[in-house]
Order: sequence, then C-alpha cells, then structure tokens
Amino acid sequence: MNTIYDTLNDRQKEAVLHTDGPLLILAGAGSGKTRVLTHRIAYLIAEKGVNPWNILAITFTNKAAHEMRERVDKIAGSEGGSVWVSTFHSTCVRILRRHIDRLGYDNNFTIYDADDQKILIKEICRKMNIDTKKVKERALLAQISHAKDELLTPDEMEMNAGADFNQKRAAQVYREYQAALRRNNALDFDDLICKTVELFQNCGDVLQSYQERFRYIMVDEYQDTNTAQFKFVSLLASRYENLCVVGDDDQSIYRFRGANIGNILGFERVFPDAKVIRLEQNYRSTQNILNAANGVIANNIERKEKTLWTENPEGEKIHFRQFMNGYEEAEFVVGDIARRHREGTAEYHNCAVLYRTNAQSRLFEEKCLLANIPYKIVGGVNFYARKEIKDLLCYLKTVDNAADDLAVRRILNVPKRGIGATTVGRIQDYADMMNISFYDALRVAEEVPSIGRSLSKVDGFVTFIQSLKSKAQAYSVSELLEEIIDLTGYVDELKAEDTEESRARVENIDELISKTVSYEETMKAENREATLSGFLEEIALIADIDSVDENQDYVVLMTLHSAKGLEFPYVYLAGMEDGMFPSSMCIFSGDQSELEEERRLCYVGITRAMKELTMTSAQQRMVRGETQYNRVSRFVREIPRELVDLGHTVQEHKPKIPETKSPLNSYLQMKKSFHTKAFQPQNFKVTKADSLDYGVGDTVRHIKFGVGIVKDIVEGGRDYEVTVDFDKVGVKKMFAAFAKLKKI
DNA sequence: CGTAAAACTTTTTTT
DNA sequence: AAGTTTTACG
Repeated sequence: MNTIYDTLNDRQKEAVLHTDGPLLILAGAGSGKTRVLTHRIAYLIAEKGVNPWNILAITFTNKAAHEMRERVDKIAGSEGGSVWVSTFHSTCVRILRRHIDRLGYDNNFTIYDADDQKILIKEICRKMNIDTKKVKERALLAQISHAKDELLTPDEMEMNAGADFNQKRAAQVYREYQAALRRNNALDFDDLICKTVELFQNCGDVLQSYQERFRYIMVDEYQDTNTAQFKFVSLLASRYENLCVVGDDDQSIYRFRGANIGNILGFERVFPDAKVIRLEQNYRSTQNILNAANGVIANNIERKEKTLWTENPEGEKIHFRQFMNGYEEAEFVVGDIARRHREGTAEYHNCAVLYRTNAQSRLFEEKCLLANIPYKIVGGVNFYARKEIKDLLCYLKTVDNAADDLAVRRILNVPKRGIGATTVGRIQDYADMMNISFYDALRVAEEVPSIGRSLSKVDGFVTFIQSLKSKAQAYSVSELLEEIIDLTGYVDELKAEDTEESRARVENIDELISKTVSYEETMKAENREATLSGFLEEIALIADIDSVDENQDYVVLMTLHSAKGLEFPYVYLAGMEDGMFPSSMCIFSGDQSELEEERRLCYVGITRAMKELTMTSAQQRMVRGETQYNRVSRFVREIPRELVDLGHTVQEHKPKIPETKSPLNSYLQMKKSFHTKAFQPQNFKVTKADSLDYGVGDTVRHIKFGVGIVKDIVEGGRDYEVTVDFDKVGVKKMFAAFAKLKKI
C-alpha cells in the first residue's frame, strides 16, 4: 500500500479507508483528526477515483479551513484545489448568493454583525414600546438566536411560549426583527444557516443539485454544530449518505450558543448503519498533561467514557502558582515566558496565555509591553468593528446595497454635514409612512414635511452617494474606498486632529486599504472577479483567530474558547479561581450542566499544551472596578496531586516600588492601533526620525504598495508626510514613521 | 445642531 | 475600570 497511509495508526487508517456510508469519528484531543481528514480526502481522490469537485469539507473557523486547505493541497497535489474546503458560514453564503432570490431576497444581501443587530433590535423595541432598560437587547437577541439555532420561526416560537409572557414578547420582537432584516435586505449570522436550510427545503431542485455536487461530506468539530447546521448537513448528505463527522463530546464548549450535543450522541440513531471509530491515542501532550486532563474531565457525569493515552514521555509536572493579585500573576507569567526565551528553550510563538474572559487580557498586555515581549491578543474588539472602519465600510455598504437603512443612517452625518437627530427622525417617519427605504426617502427629501433648511444638506448627501454609485461601475474596490476617503475628507480630518489616537485610526484605515488591495490580488490570482459585494462578504465572516500566524514570533493571548483546535508547547492557564473559572455565573446558577461545560473548557485548555502547562491564580482580583477574593479553582484541585508542582503556595509579595506610570500611558494609548496586529517592540517608536534615509526622487519600497518614486516630503510637527508615486497603485500620501519605506 | 460633562451599565465564552 | 448613553448648555 501507498506509504502515506502507513504513517497512520490502525484506528486512523480504518477511518481513512472507510469512505462510503456514514462515519462518526470520536477523536480525542490531539489524536490527529486533521491528519485523518486530509488523508481521507487524498485517499478518496487518489485511490477511489472520486472527483475532488464532489468533496466538501466543513470547519468552523476560516483558520481551520485554510490549514486544511494547505494540507490537502500538499498531500493530494493539484487536484486537491477543487475540493471545497470552507466554514459553515462561508459555504452557506456562497449558496445563498446564487439562489436566495428564490426566497424573495435580493442576491446582494448584506450581512449584519452583532453591532448592527443590536441597533436594529433597539429600534424595534422603541417602535414596540418595549423599555430597553427592563428588557435588554442582548437578552432578546440571545432568545432570537436560540430560536434560529433550533430552526424555529417566530410563529413556532410564539406557540411554544405558551403562557410565558417574556418568551411571547421575544417571539413578537423576533417577527419584527425578521421583517426589518428583510426590508434592509440583510441577513444575520444565524440566518446564513437557517435561510440555506429553508432554501433546501423549499426548492427541491436546488437541494438536489448540491446533493449531486457534494457526494462526500466531512464535518470537523462536529460536537459544536447546532440543530440548524445539523439539518443543513443531513439534507446535503441524505442522498448519498457519505457523511463523515469528527468530534469529541469532551470538547463541546459552545452549548451556550446553541450547539446541540445530541448531534454527536445521537448520530448512530439518525444514521443506523453508521460506523463509529474512536481515536484515543494522543500525539500532542506529555503523559502528565494528559493525566491531568483525564483527571479533570472524569468529574463530568454526562459524557461518553474514554481515556486518552500517549506514548510520549512523562514530561514535567503541571506547575501551579498562586499570587496576591492579578498584577503579580501577570508579571510572573510574562517573566516566565521571558525566562524561557532568554534561556533559549522557547520561541515566543511557542507560548500561549489562556484565560476565561477577554477582560483579563489587559494585565498581560501591560506586562508584555513593559517587558518588551511581542504579543498578539486574539479576540476582544474586532478590527472591523472599530468606529473608523465601520464608518468607511458603511459607505461601501451603502453603495453596494442602498436598502441597508442602518448603513445609510450611520454615514448620513459622518463626517458632519449638519444633519441632526431631528431631521433623521422626520425622514425615517416619512419612510415608514410611505413604506420605502430610508435612502429612497432621502432621495425625495423635498416631499418630507417640515424638512426646512436641512433639504439642501440632504440633497448634497444624495448627490454624493449617487456619484459614488456610478463610479463604482468602473472603479475597483480599493479605488472606490480611496475615493470615499478623499471626498469625505475622513483621513484629512483625523490627520488634522493629530493625536496618538487619530494616528492609530489613520493607520487602521491604511490597513483597510491594504485589505482591499490584497483582496483584489487574491481574486486575480484565483481568476475570480473582485466585487464590492464579495469584499464586504469576506470581511463580514472573518474571525479574529483567523489572523493568527504561526510563522510570526509572538506570544498569543486569548480566551480558552479561541484556543480550541490549537496547540502550543508552553501553555499558561491564568485566573484559575472559583468565580473566574468556573465563572461565578455558573457556580451561582447551580446548574450542573453549566459547570460541566466549564469543565470541558478546562479540559480543552489543558490539552492545548504539548510540553509544559502552568496554571496560575490570584487571591485578590479587580473585576469591574470591584475587588474580589477568590478561592483556587476547583478544577485545579481535580488534578491528581502527584502530577502537580506547587512551588510556594502563595508567592512572596515583593515590596514594590510603585511602577512609573508615564511610559505606560503613552504605550496604552498607542496599543489601540496594534490591537489586531502583533505588537513588535522594534516597530514601536513612532517618534519622528531625525532624518529620512531617502529624499525626493529616490526609489523606495513599501511593504504593501510595492515600488514607487518619492514625489514630495513635507515636514510635519511630529513626522514627515511623504508623497510617493507607486508603480502599481498610484500616488499615496503617508506618514514616514508608519509607512516604513525602504530606499532601494 | 453640536459639544462636554454626567450618569449609567457592563461581561462569560463567538461564527 | 472602561465604555456607552443621556443630559445640559452654548
């Protein structure tokens, strides 16, 4: 037999060779499931003669999809390129873009993120006279999202509510919310899945064409699928039943978001002739780490019994340290990473700090800055959720889909056009009355009652948008974006402000421009058309974790949830305190299943570690401006004692010189711009260079824009503003300190 | 209409 | 502690 399959163990090989009919692979942490999936794809193509075009592999994150894509390309050669590897959400968007008109939507629908959803709900609450102080939008959205996860329509939800007034009202809000989405020609994240299912159920011909297309289907992280996703997959697979799912019930950590563990536990019931294969040999961690994980997860009652084993060496014990407070905890962790780096035992990217909540990242960030350690925070505020980025994106969205009222309203007075809340209210009322979109109301503003002196301003805005729309026909996405930036004076305004913050915003905008450019390049390389809708869609589905790059040397800071699917030689689990992890919410609720989900999360955290695992906790911690005193996490106590190295129980409190706050403040100001990018100490000094090593007329290279000739250099207060004519992208103005131009 | 200050809420996890 | 939203005033 072909040698590539000989590197697999017997169980893995069995999974690879079982190509036809339903297959459930119960794959423990680090048991090589991605290897199995990629080898299976290669086997299907090379040995079974399956057309790669007929294979679909679904993951949860783009990062996982990219990784699988790479590995498939490597192992299956050029043919692998036609295998469809993608996330649930991207797959559904691609299908909907082609067929959603069958459901009465426009094919160039926009995708709403959490912010957009919240604004929409708020507006609906106002219309329905619901006091958002008593009923929180978040709660309503959560209820709606849950209904969608379960494929419930507003009517069904209302019926199920029975006498429950709260639930009933949520169902009514849900109904209005869906109507508003449709009016705006928009879908939220959940809709992407639900509407695809609806499409399949309503249009047999469409379903059939995809069933024929995807004869072999593979689903990764199956334990995290919800009912809607399961329905989507099973509809697709129902014709050929060549469905292979891979999951681990012990790593199910998204039940709060609707993941239905019944999908994995009941797989054999839905597909009676399903084959089940267990992968229990772990290739990732040391024995001590694995035993610790086993010790913790054994406390869960609701699980399929299994025990991971490994041939790896015993390794170091699990380190546990307790500190006085969060600052000292962070200082220790960062110091320990610095030590490993200094001693040459670890690169920065071999280390990860994991915590329960995003808020905990701040302390580690501060300490990394002080220690000059490059780091990257995953999660928190998404790049695309930043104000300046959303503003500009809403211009693009408006050009793309003027039915999107939210986008239009957002930019109507950005930059300031002297159009205030009163005018917006009047126009909205008129739009509601005439049953037209907000933008259409703007276009006929002269008919809006008591519009008064605002009319000319509104007309100016409409003219502006119309001109952009006509330009959009001929312009590329990046050209259109730059046109918007130019004509609105958005960047000029920020530059005039000239604060650290405004500079950071300008830099973010530059980054957005490079994203459009690289989008166009990618499309060109793949021989696909770069469209405005395409670009907006791509960034709507980007998750923060997608940008983690193993080839760059930085410490990764992230939540335990984000860490799922990743591995690091040295892992630090911070904030191991009852009340933090497990969270006080689930301790308080007394619901055993919630505690078990937290425990699975802990299991996921432990099993991320390959060589060494360090757990830390603080006796005292500031949470939301209040000091909390917490006991050591019960999860730590569930690890067999002999596996743990305790050090001193409580670390000695060092008499401290109060830290000098001054350098830190300016750092933290700046951090805003580096939040999504990795912080690199050497790039950090954004003070004006004494002189530049290039002058007017010199040829320079820019990391994104390529080669160009310096046209002009203007001395500004803190920096030089350089004008460069690039060969590829034309004339650009930029700050020298940010642009990092190289003379060539 | 726009700005500045005051009041108020928030967090558990995310595609 | 930090961010958002409301309120007061020019």
